[in-house]
Amino acid sequence: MTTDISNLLKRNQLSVTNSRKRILECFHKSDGALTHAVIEQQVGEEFDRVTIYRTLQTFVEKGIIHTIPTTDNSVKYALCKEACSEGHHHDNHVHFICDDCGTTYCLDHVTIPSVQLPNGFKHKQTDVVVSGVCEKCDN
Amino acid sequence: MTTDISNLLKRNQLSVTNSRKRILECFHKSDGALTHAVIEQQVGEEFDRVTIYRTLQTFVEKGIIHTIPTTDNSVKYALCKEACSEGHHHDNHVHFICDDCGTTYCLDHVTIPSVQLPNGFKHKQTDVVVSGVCEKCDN
DNA sequence: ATTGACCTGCAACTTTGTTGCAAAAGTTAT
DNA sequence: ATAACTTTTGCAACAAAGTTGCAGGTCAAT
Repeated sequence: MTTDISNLLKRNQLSVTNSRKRILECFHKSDGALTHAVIEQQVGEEFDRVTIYRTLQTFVEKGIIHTIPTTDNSVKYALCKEACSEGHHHDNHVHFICDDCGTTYCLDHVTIPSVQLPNGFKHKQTDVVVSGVCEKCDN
Repeated sequence: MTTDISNLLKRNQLSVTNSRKRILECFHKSDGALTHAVIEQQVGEEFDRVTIYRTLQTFVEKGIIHTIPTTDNSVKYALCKEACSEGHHHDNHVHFICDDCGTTYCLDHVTIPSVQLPNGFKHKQTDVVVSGVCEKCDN
């Protein structure tokens, strides 16, 4: 478990530090995506606000986590799959945000549909964010 | 033209004020979506920062404009189509952001594809944001 | 024109994110 | 294990983004 996390860091040429291990743990424990604020709340006493910002930035650059576009424009982060390499994200999955509990899921097995663009527009990436009610809140 | 704008405001039970008219003009003049910062830049000397924030909020509530999710999580706003009523947005169109010039387009004629959600997940809304190169920047 | 409701600007504040630098930790080679 | 080197952290200070309360001004309806 702890070695998994250490290996992930080493694989990305990052030194293994307490804050990085701790923040990665948060992601592994959580079902879904996390905001800076939530992480700060969970590890807040241990580490400085600035450290969390910088750690998240580093993780995004290295392809360990990715950001998720949201309609309310808060910044959410989630773990990338193995395939993501430095500087090249290809998290081609649909994101789902529950209107009830606010959890953001990465739906890895739902494929991104292709959209037909007007003439002259060249496609590079498609982000799909679905909102609704998740399995846990559905009664 | 000016009467169009006034009517739009009246139809939404909003009093017709200079700042509201001016901000709506900005949207009509522009091809695409606008950020708070861009609007402030265009009308900045005339109106207070706070007024712009509150005007945009009001417009979103009334269904005159809508927010657009972006991968860099900056807040962008664009005009809604006639169909949007108070508190109920249904801007079911694809958004396109040009990586080159940064312009955000509402592609009204591109239909939102339907996605197959896992069991237990209930769909309410789908947001699709495509990035790439737009017709103007494509050489 | 007067009244009442609504809108605006100002000031102060909170929240969010960034930068520079010195101290502390991690890493590598001996 | 230790020394030397590199990287990361915490602090402080700052910058940017967004919010709130209130007094004064504007708008709409009579």
